Amino acid sequence: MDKDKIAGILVEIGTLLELKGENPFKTRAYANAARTLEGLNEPLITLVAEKRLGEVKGIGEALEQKITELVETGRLKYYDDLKASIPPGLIEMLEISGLGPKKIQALNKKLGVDSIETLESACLAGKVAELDGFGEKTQANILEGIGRKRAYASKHLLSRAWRAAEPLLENLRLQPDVIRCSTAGSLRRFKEVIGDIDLLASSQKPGAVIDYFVAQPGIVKVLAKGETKASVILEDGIQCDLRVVSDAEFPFALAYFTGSKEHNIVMRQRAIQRGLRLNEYGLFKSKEETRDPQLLVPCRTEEEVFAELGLAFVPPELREDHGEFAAAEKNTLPKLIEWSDLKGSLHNHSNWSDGHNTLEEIAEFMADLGLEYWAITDHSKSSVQANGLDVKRLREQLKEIARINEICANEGRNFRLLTGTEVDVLKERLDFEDEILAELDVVVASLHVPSGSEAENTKRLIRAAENPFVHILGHLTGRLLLEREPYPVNVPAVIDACAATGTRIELNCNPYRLDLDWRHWPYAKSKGVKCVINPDSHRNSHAGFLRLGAGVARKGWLAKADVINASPWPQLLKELKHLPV
DNA sequence: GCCGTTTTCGGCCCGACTGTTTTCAGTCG
Repeated sequence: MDKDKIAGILVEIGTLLELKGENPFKTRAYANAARTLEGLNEPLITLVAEKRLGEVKGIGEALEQKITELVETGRLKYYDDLKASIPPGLIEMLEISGLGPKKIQALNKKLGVDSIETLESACLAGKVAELDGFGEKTQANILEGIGRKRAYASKHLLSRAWRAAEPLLENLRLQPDVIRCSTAGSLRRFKEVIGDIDLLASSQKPGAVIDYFVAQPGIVKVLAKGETKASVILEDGIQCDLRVVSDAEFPFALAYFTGSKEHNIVMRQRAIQRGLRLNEYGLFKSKEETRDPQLLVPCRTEEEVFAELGLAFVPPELREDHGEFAAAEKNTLPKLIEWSDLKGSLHNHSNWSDGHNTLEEIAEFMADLGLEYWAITDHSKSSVQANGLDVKRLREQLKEIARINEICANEGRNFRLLTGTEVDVLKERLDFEDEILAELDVVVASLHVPSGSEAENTKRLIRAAENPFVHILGHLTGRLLLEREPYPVNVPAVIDACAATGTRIELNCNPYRLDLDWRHWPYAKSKGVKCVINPDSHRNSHAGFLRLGAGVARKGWLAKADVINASPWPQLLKELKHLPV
């Protein structure tokens, strides 16, 4: 069994134990171990074979034994028994806001509730309100929570969350009592999928800011509203939380609410090691809980908070406890790419295949954006559903692009369309012969019809990478966030192959893809594999995805030098032709 | 379940809000 599946089982064990009311530190140990597995730098199978798993921090005797059993037999008796002891419907009930392990247990024990459906019936019959510790309000909230869960997915695309958050943030800036404000949480960290929107503001009149916030347009329900905190549901079902603190507290609160949880735990531990105490209100010269301003280590910015803990500033995107502490201690964090560094895109479609805009419209729009190049990589002929081009149509398109480029040149614009294709990686070969690929500026090879087997998909992608005319592997895992799982592929093996051949890997920044996943980029970078941030544009407005892509590239620790479409045209041309840059 | 320069037990990050209670447990982030 591979490590991702094992990590998934460990997470599930943690959840099941939580439902059983186990010690929270024990349940967290399973979640921690799962994360540790995902971040391992050497194959799990090697660690197991050499009996070195126990040397990994966070994996002790019990977890080593359980993981070993999973690796060697593909099963775990402990897990099977645990799973059998808990009705599967209870796990789903955890997703209803307001319900945690304790309440679910009580509902299960006293009312025999074992699914969302039986829970709903019990609420409608008024039985839940009669239980100790429950009441009318709780019962009504549970019913509402069930309704919300049915109406909306609990997770949202990063792009949607930004779209919802930006107007709220803009309006907060206009409120006269607001001194500073920012996004926080997974949104600020650029997680590909987020649960809710976190906003933070500083003010001397928090109550006024909270009142202003809950009256914003687009809010359909106020879930909670206190002196310093409010939670609301926005029109498209996203929950949004605002916290208001004093301006002196703002940098501490911003660090705290940006997280991640794992990052914060390490931050607090570093504070404790220094005899300090860190919370959202400050860094205090105290070992006890306090908010005494006399004991505060004053910091005006997040930079200063990190400095007090012996760290260089860690950009929000890197705050996942994925190695940022070691690098920030040694001051070796990379200078991350900015979206304004991007000079163009190397994977896009036009109305010659399944895109919306004509070549002229694309050239005009992208040139006006100030970009230097935009590759037209329409689908190849096997993608019939996308009106893929055969060789004859592709050659016609090359002529048309040459004509448009001539016009651009005559107008003195520093812009050109690049010729190209998104060639299908078929079972035994690519969808075009090398002869035509050799004529194109940019060749993106993408797997659109994967097989079910990891070995087969991996082999096909490695063969594509080994083709000397393929510049880029497109959307490597084929995932569609919240819709479709990635197809099985051995990503490290494909990265190794690209390192050997000099093939670049795409960071497809369509909001549904963000593929290759940010978690793989540090490894790719360590192997010298270059990234291309491509919107896979199907209409001109998709150029805006580049901003999202740069954020995710930052999350993958990438610098400007790691991304080839941050190069100006003359340098990119050399790069594509494998000339010395 | 993990861990150890307070080392084999007793910690493990911390606070706001809600609802039900009348001082606090549960949930959430």
